[in-house]
Amino acid sequence: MSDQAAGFTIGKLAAQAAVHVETIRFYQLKGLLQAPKKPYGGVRRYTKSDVARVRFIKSAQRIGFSLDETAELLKLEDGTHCREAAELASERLTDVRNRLKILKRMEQALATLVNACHEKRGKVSCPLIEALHH
Amino acid sequence: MSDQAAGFTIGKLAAQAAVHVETIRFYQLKGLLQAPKKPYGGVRRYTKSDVARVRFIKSAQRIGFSLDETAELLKLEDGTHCREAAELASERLTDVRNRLKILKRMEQALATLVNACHEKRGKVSCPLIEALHH
DNA sequence: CTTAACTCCGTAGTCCACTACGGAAGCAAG
DNA sequence: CTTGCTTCCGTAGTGGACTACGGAGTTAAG
Repeated sequence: MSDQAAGFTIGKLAAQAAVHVETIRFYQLKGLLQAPKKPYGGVRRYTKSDVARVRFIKSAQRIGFSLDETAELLKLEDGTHCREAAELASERLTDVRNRLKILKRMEQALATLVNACHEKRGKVSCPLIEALHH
Repeated sequence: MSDQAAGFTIGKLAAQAAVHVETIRFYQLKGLLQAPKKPYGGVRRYTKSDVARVRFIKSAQRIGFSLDETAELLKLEDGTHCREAAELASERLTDVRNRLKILKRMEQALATLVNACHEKRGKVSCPLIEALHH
């Protein structure tokens, strides 16, 4: 009661991580987040590391990992033994590198097109639209 | 019957565009594609420009546009709205670049971990979450 | 102490981009 | 003409990731 201000309620946690309360509960349901135990007739309290975890999930999700894949990533965070961690990590690494490749291609394509659109002088039709027509 | 070979049936259209028949119908339902009118007691016929349109949709999707966004893009299909099209594309580009940033940090963190595991043994934990605190 | 806001928990609904299903009608090859 | 693939059309289901809802208990502010 003294050295550790009560912590976040689920609502505060959600706000800190910029998600909705339901999302937190959904992650708990899916096993991506541990629900702290509830004091008898009280309310659960969360910590800053829960905030970090939820933010991480959101980041992973934004870059295209499914929640299941994100769960795999989180296993690494939850202190595994070296051998299994290395295995898991290099699987994830391969995965990440594949995604990087795809994303880089998308970036290239988009950048080229946006550029062409700005460069175009007196051209009749839009290079972006042209390109999508192949 | 003379100057224009009958055109594609829905199945041929789908094959030409490398999608399933149901996808064509789904696009029609969503208003991304017009269904040609059906002759009395006959079957719809599609043209090469329908093929082009479906391919356009697929291309747009591959570089990160949702169907809704693609619908927007299709409104600019005549190529005379280059500025708008370029704007839509640069929104996608920004998005893709943000994802790249996160993914690169993740790659770093994972590579570091894999490396660390080859050197020592025992418990390792991955600073993955930390890595994303950018 | 009251009251508004928040928590808890479970079930149900939503959105996206399809995918599956089923029965009737059409068409093409042998 | 028959057989069998296609088309047509609508409704329903899928999977992933939420989002909404409702009723009861809890907590914080005035």
